[in-house]
Amino acid sequence: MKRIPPDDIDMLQHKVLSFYREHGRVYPWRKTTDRYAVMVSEIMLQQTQADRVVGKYLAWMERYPDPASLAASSLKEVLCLWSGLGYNARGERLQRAADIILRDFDGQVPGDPELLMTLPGIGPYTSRSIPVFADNMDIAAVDTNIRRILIVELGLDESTGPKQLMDVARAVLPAGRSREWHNALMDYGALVLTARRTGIRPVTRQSRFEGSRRWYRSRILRDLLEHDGGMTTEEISARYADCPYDLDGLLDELEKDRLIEQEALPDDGGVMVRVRA
DNA sequence: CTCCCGTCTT
DNA sequence: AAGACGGGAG
Repeated sequence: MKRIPPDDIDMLQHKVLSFYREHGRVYPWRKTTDRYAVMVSEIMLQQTQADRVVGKYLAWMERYPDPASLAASSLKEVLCLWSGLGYNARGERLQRAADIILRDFDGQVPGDPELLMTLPGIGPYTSRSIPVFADNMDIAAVDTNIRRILIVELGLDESTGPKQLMDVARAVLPAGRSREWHNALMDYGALVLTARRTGIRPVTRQSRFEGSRRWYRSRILRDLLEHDGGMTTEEISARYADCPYDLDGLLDELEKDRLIEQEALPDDGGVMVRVRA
């Protein structure tokens, strides 16, 4: 791995932490050390601008203050509260995670990244960011912001892989200040070294939304959330006659994502589609 | 148009 | 390794 000169580390730490003291953003999830609350915020923040999460997060924590209340809820209500955040499967996975936490972890969100990784919706980044922000654990978590900062400030190649980035991130982490450091990096990346300003492209990108598959998916799901009894595939087909994609295949995908269920009606009455019970 | 405190599936 | 996945702000 590439060696980082100690002076460069000092410089970076000072620059980022100074900026944070001066211009750091204030968010509700930064005021708590409750692991469940941090988990909720981290899942919501995946691929989602922080400012757009605030209201949803507050409403969510009001309705689901702990894993037990979340696990006991209907999926429909979960998705209604999630609506507007995007990537609806995240909401379903979060509820499924709450279920597992209740069953296997005595209702307490685990603090070990290895255990967190086993929960649905929690991957390499989030499994580390939760202990970082909730427990101030001295480990590195690399998201798109932090990746960009390391590349720009330390002169790394843009093709640097996730493993090497982790090594570098660990090398520049100020011991004992993990939470502050990661918050500072987030803000420095979001407010100073933006993607636009640096020209560093994120690892993952997405295609145009309007008229896309996921655009129709989201509209269908929203319709189903409004129709308590569900809708038949007939009704859906009629409503989305303009959809260029195969609606049945689209519904199958929604079902695979555990968001909806399809039931064949008796006497060849078609297929009823509804939000999964 | 790009991108956002990524994860899951194939 | 590549593609799918929401929705809105900049």
